[in-house]
Amino acid sequence: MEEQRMSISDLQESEREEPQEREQGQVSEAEAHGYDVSKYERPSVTVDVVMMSLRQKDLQVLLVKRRAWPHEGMWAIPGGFVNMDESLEDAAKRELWEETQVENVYLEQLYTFGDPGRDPRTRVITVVYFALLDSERLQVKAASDAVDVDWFPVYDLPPLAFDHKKILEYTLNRLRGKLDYTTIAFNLLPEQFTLRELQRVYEMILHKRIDKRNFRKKVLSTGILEDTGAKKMEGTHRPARLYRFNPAAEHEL
Amino acid sequence: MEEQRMSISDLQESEREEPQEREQGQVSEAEAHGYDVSKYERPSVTVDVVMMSLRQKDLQVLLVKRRAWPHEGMWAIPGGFVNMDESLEDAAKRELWEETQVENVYLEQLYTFGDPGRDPRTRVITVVYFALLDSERLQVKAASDAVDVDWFPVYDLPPLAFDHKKILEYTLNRLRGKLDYTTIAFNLLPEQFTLRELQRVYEMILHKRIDKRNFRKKVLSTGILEDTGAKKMEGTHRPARLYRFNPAAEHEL
DNA sequence: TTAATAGTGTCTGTGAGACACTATAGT
DNA sequence: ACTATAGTGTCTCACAGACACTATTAA
Repeated sequence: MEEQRMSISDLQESEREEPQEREQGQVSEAEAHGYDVSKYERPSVTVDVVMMSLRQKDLQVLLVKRRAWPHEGMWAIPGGFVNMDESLEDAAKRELWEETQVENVYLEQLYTFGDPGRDPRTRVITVVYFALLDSERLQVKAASDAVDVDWFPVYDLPPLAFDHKKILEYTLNRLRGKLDYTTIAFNLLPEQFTLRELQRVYEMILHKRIDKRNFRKKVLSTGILEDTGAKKMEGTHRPARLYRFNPAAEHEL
Repeated sequence: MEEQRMSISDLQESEREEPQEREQGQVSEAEAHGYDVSKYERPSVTVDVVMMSLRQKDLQVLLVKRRAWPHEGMWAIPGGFVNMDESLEDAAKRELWEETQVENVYLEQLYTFGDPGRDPRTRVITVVYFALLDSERLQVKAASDAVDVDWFPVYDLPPLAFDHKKILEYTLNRLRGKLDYTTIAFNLLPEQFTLRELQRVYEMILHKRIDKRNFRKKVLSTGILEDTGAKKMEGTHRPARLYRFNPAAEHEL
C-alpha cells in the first residue's frame, strides 16, 4: 500500500488538484518534511502489486527501494496512483509492466488498505493485487533492472516500509489457501515442467516437505496434467517426464 | 458499490472540492441529467455494506431504494462516502449503524470495485464489506424503517441497481467458501440456538439439504458447541437442547 | 560401477455420506 | 393415541498420509 518509488516531484507531477483547506490530524510530521498535505484533501487511491516468481529455485518477491521520505531507503512493494480512466486491474497491469515488462500473467485482487495515518503524508487508500509470473518469461529481462529494484526470497526478506511485511504474509496465506482447490500454482511454472518441479512449487509455498509418491498420485489422479512425451535431461541421472497443464480438464485440484 | 441513497443535493453537500477541468469520457449522460461531473476529477471512494440476517426463517439482505438518477427507484446495496478521518472499516460500521442501529457484528471486507464507467456520474471506487447480523438483536428495530429500506430473501431479489446482483452472488460464494472451515455461521444466530437452527443456517447458505445425523455428528465432534442445559420448547413435540458457541475451542469447523 | 534423480504400490486410519428408527413433548 | 420434531448408530467408500525399493541416465 502507499505509493512507492515516488519522490516528492513524482507526486506533484501526478497531482492535479488545487490546494484546499487543511485537513486536521497527522499533518505535523508531514509538514516537518516539507510535504504539502493540503493538496491531498481527498484520499489518494493507489494500487500496489505483490509480484512473485520462481527464481534460482526460490520463491521470490519483487521489491523497490524507496527514494524518499517516509521510509527512505527501505524496500517496499511496488505501486502507484490509479489513473482516472483506467480500471484498478489495468493499473495493476501497468505497474506489472513497468517493473517486469511482462504481460498476461496471473493477477488477483487481494485486499484494500485504507487506514488514515498509515502513510504520514496524506490519506492513501491502496488496493493490493498479487501476481504470479513464470520464471521462464521473466528471465529474459533478468538483471537489467536498476539498482533500486530487486527480487528477494519470500522467507528471507529485508526490513520493509510501511506495513508491507504484513501484506506479504497475507499474500502467502492467500496463496496457501488456494493451493489445494485451484490450479494457481501452475502460474509459477513454464508451459512444460516435471512433476518434481511442480512439487517444489507446492513445497515452497506451503513451506514444508511433501511426500513424493502421495503428491504424484494425487496430482496425476486429477487428470489436469498432460504428458508431453518429451523428457527433461539434466545431470547424470534418469531424465524426467515433462508435463503440461491441461486447461480442458477444468477440475479443481 | 457506488453511493446509494444520495440525491444530487446529498452529493453536493458532501463535496468539498472546487470545480476543476473536465474529465474526458462518460460525461455526456451525466451532464444531460444536470450532474456536474467536473467536480469529481479524482475518484470518489465509497464503502458499500452487504448486510445479511436471518428473518422469518429466511436468509435476507438489506437493500435501499434509490431516490435519484441513475437507477432511480431500483434497489441497491447501502453505502456512502468514506470520510477523510475514518478507516474503511469504520465507514462500514457507520453505514451499518445508520441502517440498522446495530453494533459489534461480524464485518469483513469483500472486494473493491473500481471500473471507470460503472457509475455514470463519475469515477467511483467502492470497497464492499459484508456483515452478518443475528436476528435477535435486529428484531428490536424491525419495521421502524422508512419505506425505502427493506429486507429481501437472498434467493428472491428484486432487480438491483448497478452490478449489485453480481456483488450479492460474490458475497454468497464467499460465505459458502468460509462455511466449512470457519465459525462464520454462528454470527447469524443468537447466543443460544438448537442444532436444528444451526443446520438451517447451513442449508440456507449452501442452498441445499443436509443430512441431519451427519451434520450433528460433525458439528458436535468438533467440540465448538457447549450444551447450555436449557431446552427450547415450542409446539407440540419434543423440546430441543439449546447450545451456545464455545469460543474457547478455537478449532476450525 | 557409481552417482544422482525418476518413478512406482500398499496399507491403515479418518472422514463423508447414505440410510431408519426411537424418544418426548403438547394436545 | 396422535402429531410433530428431537435425537441416535452403522456401514461403505474415498482419500490422506506413512513408508522403501527399482529404473535410467551420464560420467
